[in-house]
Amino acid sequence: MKYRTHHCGALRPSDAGSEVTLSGWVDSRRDHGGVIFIDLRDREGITQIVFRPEEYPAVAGQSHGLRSEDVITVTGKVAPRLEGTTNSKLETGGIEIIATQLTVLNKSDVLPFQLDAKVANEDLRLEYRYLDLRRPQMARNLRLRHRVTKATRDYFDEQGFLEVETPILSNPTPEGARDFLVPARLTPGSFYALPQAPQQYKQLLQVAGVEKYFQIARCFRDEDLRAERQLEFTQVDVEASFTTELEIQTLVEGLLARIFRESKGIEIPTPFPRMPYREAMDRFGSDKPDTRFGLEIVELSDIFAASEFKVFRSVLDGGGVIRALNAKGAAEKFSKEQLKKWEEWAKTELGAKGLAYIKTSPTGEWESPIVKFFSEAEKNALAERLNLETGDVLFFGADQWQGVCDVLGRVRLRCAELLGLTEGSGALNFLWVVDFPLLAFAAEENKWVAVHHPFTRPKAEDLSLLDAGEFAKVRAVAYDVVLNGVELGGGSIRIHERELQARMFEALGIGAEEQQEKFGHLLRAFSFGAPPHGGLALGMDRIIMLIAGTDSIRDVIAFPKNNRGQDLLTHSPVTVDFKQLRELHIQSTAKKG
RNA sequence: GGAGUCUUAGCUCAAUUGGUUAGAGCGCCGCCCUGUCACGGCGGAGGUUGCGGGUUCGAGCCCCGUAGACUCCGCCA
Repeated sequence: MKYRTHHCGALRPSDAGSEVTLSGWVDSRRDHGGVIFIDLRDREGITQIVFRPEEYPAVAGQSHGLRSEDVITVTGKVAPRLEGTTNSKLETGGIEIIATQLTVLNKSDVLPFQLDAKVANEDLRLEYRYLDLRRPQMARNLRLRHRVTKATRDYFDEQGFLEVETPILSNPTPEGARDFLVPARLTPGSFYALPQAPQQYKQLLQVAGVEKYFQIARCFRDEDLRAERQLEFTQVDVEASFTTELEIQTLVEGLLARIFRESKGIEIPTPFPRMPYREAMDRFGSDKPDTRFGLEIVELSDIFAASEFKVFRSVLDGGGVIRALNAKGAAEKFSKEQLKKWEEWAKTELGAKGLAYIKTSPTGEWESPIVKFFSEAEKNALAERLNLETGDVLFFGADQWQGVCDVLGRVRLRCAELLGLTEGSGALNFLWVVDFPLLAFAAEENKWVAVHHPFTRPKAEDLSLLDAGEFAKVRAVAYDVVLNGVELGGGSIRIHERELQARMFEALGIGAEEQQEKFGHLLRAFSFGAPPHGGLALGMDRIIMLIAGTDSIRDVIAFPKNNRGQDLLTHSPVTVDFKQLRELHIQSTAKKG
């Protein structure tokens, strides 16, 4: 038996008269008592099948029993549709198949949800993922994902890059996310860890002389989940030798252009704008600024330099800054009650000390809890610098630089959302954020930590600052690529000298002994002629999510896990019996529920 | 670990200030229907309103607890 001569999206009026065989699922049935229509669906499309009792009574009789999602094979003759019955919504809408033979390959039970309806219950979708994936939107997402990974492989191949697989069973890393551990049966008491990223291996491949490496790599991080996060996710990982920041960025711009061209048919302009980290924070309050709208943060410290308002006074005296942003025309949308809630939100969620505002009433009055503390000169300067007009709402941040940036950055995004500033915008604002700081002080741990990772190269002109212990001022040769306020990926030029790497570890408070224990292999590798190298990693799922136009990463992963890291289809993770644990020399301390 | 929102038929949702027998669309089942394409018509089945407790003459609705889902914060270079 032959299942098919054509796919369900293939036939056209020019095929009229030929005998064909199609296989697929019953998408819908329209039973008129006499004549019966079946929309037959496979992954390539839909074709209408007609069962005519006056011509083929036996087959027509058989067809009455068909139900949604039955799997069938139909043989018949391609016929142009009767005058006035063509369907312009279908690719195959000019023809139909007059069935002469019907084989039911497999009956289907009634589905738990209809494939053509909106399903809000994600549990149900995940439990029956194989049905969910039959839905056109999800099927499109799978295809889109294939197109993106294919474009990626083609691009890197053409650029002379080698795809090299690196171990899944690897070592725990002392920094970064929580590791997934895998007990090592052959070495009792020891554990592998699943890789958070192929970071060290890709650098070792450079020492190995691979020169141009890439991988579409699965990565694992045992942290709490989010809409755009999964326990396991996919990175496009790249690393090259004898390269520069500019070369890596140009390479990645080419990749993204290729991906958007082949998946969406969109030409994106390159090169992308570059913005130093410091500027991104100052203007947008974020290291991944969404530049599709203005609402920029404005410096006011000089205006209030002589302020007698105690809150501002103490902030300025303590070395902090006063800044504000102007939500143009927001006054009619933000009521006084809402603005009070904003302050509550800033305090509880953002850890701000407060969130002062000025709301201009239609009569031009300034409604604000703080404006009474301002002098006339301050008010005038403020209004001028922020271009304050009737209907505007100002939000103030007064704190240390970092705090003000964080709070106003979040306020900015929330304003944009509530004011619908990006609605209907087709803009694709790519940009590079560059010159990241190398180190940041972690107050809780009372130590310096790497902003990017410990292998990131300090800027040559800032090396003296590193030696002088002025860690906060040292910039890194690190860069993030951002699209519409979403970080697509990041990378850096690495340290390739053993000496410099040791100095970096030193700054991070990792002593000689710990260096040897945890990174000895890398330091030794660097001592055997490691070439200068650098690279970048992109969050593949996130990119596909943006291209697909969905807001959940789960929509672009075939079998994702839910918020608690469970696979509702297979019920993973599961408990295992004592015997299996004993072989691995481990024991569970979990309390039995 | 914390906050918010949600949970009513197989699915998507409704149910006035707490008030009769909890409704609709789709789906499902039966009958009718020979040109539909979200076919149509008639009829039918289908509910412990997540679970437990409380307030009340009376609770889907109010209160407390609990479970689950989602979103966010923490966390995640």
